[in-house]
Amino acid sequence: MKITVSVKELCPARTFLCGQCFRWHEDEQGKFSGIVSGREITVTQKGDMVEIDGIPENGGKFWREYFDLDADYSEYALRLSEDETLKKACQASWGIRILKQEPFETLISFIISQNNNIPRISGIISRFCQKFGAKISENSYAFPTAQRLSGIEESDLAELRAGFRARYIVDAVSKVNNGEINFEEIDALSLDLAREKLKSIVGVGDKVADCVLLFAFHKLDAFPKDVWIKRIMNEYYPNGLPKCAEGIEGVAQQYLFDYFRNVQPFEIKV
DNA sequence: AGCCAGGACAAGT
DNA sequence: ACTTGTCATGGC
Repeated sequence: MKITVSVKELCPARTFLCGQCFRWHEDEQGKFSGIVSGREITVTQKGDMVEIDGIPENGGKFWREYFDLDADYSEYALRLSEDETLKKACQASWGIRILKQEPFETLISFIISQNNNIPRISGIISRFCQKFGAKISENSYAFPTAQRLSGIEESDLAELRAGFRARYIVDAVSKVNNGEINFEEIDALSLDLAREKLKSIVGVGDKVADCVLLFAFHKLDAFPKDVWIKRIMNEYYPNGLPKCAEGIEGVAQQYLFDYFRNVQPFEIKV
């Protein structure tokens, strides 16, 4: 089954290449394919429309939620446009959507992301899935479940070349498996309590926790502060985000991140 | 060769 | 509460 939306609503490049996910890849024809919940999905731009394919029959609801298709981003943009810099970012970076990804995958992925660059993050995750994930098809593996990983040790992760992050992965897996980390419970917590809970995992600090809260639990008031956002904040918002961003700091963050990193990187004085 | 990459953490002020 | 060195790996 297919879902078709306008490219203004869902820009594949902006959505998949803005650093919120690491398992979507673009081929030579500009077709994106990703593996989500053990299923291969393709997203293809055709003119000014975008076609999402690979969705199971009657599975529309889950996928509309994954792609956040029922949210009105023009409403977000309108609110944020009260601020001049955010207005520029929104106008330039239309078509971004915040995906609602699986918590465990997001947690492990952003643990791997720390002090790392996007190509290498993708490589480590790819090797991780290949080694531990269920095989879906030729060269295609699901992200492994925590249960599947139970009992792994640091030495099992050596070939991933994840470096010092290997022991963080081991700790995250064990805390998920023994119930110290319970995703349903975290989902129900307030932003601050959920963040503290996630930070009980070794190697998870504010930034990684906020990424998980934004990209997996869709808590739009989470505001991950990476090196780029810190530069932007110092330059434009030394006293914090403007009031119009209240409650949707995470959306503002994505627009700013994409705008300053991919559209207008030179407006930042490093 | 040295610096940086969507950081975390401990140790030192 | 803020600053600094360290952590493992790879690309430039």
